[in-house]
Amino acid sequence: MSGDAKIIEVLKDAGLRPTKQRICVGRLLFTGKHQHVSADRLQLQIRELGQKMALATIYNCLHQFHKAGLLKKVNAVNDVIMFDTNLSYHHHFLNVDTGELTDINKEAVSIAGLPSLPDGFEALSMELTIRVKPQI
Amino acid sequence: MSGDAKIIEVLKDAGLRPTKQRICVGRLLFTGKHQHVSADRLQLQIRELGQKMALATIYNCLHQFHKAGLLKKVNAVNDVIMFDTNLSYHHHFLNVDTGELTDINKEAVSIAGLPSLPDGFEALSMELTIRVKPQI
DNA sequence: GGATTACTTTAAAACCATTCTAAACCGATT
DNA sequence: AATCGGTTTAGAATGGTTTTAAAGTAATCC
Repeated sequence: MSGDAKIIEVLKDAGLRPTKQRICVGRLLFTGKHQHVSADRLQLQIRELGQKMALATIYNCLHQFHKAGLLKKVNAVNDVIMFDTNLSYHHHFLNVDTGELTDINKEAVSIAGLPSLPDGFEALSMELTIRVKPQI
Repeated sequence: MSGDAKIIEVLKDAGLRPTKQRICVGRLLFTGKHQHVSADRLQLQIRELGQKMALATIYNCLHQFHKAGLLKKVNAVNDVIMFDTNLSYHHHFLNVDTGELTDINKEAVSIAGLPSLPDGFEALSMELTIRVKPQI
């Protein structure tokens, strides 16, 4: 109940009513430390806090946050929709065993010589995924 | 029924029995022209040929071909598993409206300065996806 | 403040791509 | 022809996500 004022502000600015549920999710997401979340995982975190929330609500929330530009949608991984609190342009390692994503430091990779787009198309975003797995 | 000999050869070499179904799918896939297919789309193509095949069979086929190294699995798009007949390292445009993938000429992009992997991990593959949409 | 209105949450059902199951079906080999 | 292993298949099951319709909550207006 402490730093909620900031989250309420963010929600209002995004044109979203600061409901109990959206504040709860916001509190979990906007901690300052970037993370990659699925609806499922988020529900677990909420349960661990002793609260409960319908999965549908969590999906609603995530989609609304995304639409409001508070979250980025990442390529689905293992049939699961993932959202990223890191809004800036960056790339990912994908652990194929667990589906876990890890940010790649933007400076660590440089992509040069962008190809010309198909006629009549515009680019929305671009993402490099490096699939990795634990060494045996 | 003409160039089936070649496909039968490919299947045998991959350790797969050249069944009617696998030959049929092979004929559609290994035309020389690279393509991106989903099970669903493949079933449509088969129907257009006046034949029919259980979806489960098509999935089996695609997974077996993948395991045998005849197909590449591409990042799922719109919750649909996509396979790519282009086995070489390359990147994709993704039409977010339709889910359609288009190969990016390998020479058109250069990725430099690969980031160091997390400790204890090895890289399997890497793919750049450029999300595009038709201009209004 | 109380009533009204619009938006939200929810449980449960529906959805849909994919996988599983278990029975029927080859196809090669004796 | 009989057999044996892999294969196909329809239909059921699965699992993540979305929809539905009813109950709940927040904002607005008087």
